[in-house]
Amino acid sequence: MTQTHSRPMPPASLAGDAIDALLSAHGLRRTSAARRVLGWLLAHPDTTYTHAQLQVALQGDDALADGVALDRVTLYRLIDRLTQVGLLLCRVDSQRVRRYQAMPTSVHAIPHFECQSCHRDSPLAGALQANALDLERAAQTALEALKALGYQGLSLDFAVRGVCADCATGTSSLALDEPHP
Amino acid sequence: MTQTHSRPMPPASLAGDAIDALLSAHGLRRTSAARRVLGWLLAHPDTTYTHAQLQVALQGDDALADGVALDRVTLYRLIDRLTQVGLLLCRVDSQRVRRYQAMPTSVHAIPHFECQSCHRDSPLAGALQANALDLERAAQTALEALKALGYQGLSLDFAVRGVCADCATGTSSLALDEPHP
DNA sequence: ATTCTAATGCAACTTGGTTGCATTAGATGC
DNA sequence: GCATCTAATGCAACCAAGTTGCATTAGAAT
Repeated sequence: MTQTHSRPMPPASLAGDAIDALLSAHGLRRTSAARRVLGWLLAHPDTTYTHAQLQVALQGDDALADGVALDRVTLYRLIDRLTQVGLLLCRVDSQRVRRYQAMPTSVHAIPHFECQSCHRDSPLAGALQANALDLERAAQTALEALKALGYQGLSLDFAVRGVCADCATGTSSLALDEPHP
Repeated sequence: MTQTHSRPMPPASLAGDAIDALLSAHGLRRTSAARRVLGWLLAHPDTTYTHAQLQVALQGDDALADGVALDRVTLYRLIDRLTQVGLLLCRVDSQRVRRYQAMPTSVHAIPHFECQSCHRDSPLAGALQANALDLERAAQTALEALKALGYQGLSLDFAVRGVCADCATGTSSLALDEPHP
């Protein structure tokens, strides 16, 4: 099976061989678990997964697996390895759980806002988005400098924190009854 | 006691009255716990505290307290309230624990690098620092826009993630023996 | 084919944070 | 100033995310 699917299945991205190559190029063994995880994340480059999410995602992904879920701890350790080696990107979300994704090839900061009251994490929209391009341009130089110093797999993150308008109107001197979940 | 101390004690920052004012202006009761916490954080504006750190810090701060530590859960809830109301700034560090500080009056992004291998979190130095100023300038506009929309207590965070030079040299195809803590 | 060690799986554990509930102490109205 | 009303506190039990130790399995190197 290669592309016969119709549902949410991005263009399989990389053949098994390519994945194997990546793994051993980074000094990791090509175990079925590693292939499954890296394969999945490379095939879904625009989604970030928590441990739990990744585990259920892989469980359903019977293409490679025999349907068996991989052990929780194994997944933790595998992801750790992949991240340490620069194949995955990890960020801690405002709910303080780690979110992983395949290390993006193009560095691309998606500026976002984290509300300290309702804990929602929303991308900065419209005009701000445009502004973000300036930001990114400015950052590009910094990144080049870091790369020159030997840093690897760099990725930008630009966050604004505070209290969102919704929460703010409900809070100042008024009671904070509905911290919309 | 006001300034007779000589040790690490920043210029007491705000009188008790001011703290009380802040509290009730934000719809919170002026309890001794709230005074202690907010007072401490306002007096140490450049330090971020974890829950645990704050708890021990307050324990030693007998100026206001009768020497008794406040309850763990109470502290959690108090800090939550202060944060929701915009008096505190919270960020989740790369070790995924929450760090709190008094909401800074001037918005000031300190760009930092988080290594995915050794989990060190270091400020971007030298030339990069300069570059960061550009970033901040660019961001300023975005912030104004947000403020206009009713957002409150805004703060910037600019992070670069990846694998630091130290870790990178030890990793690629070589074993990753010393993930220096 | 043998060997050597990275990777796996399971169980027990730790940490940072949360929930429920009874009690205390600020605020508010009289 | 006293009653009242509810925000805030404290305690105990709980929970989820992540970790450690250890015996076992399966890639890689010879």
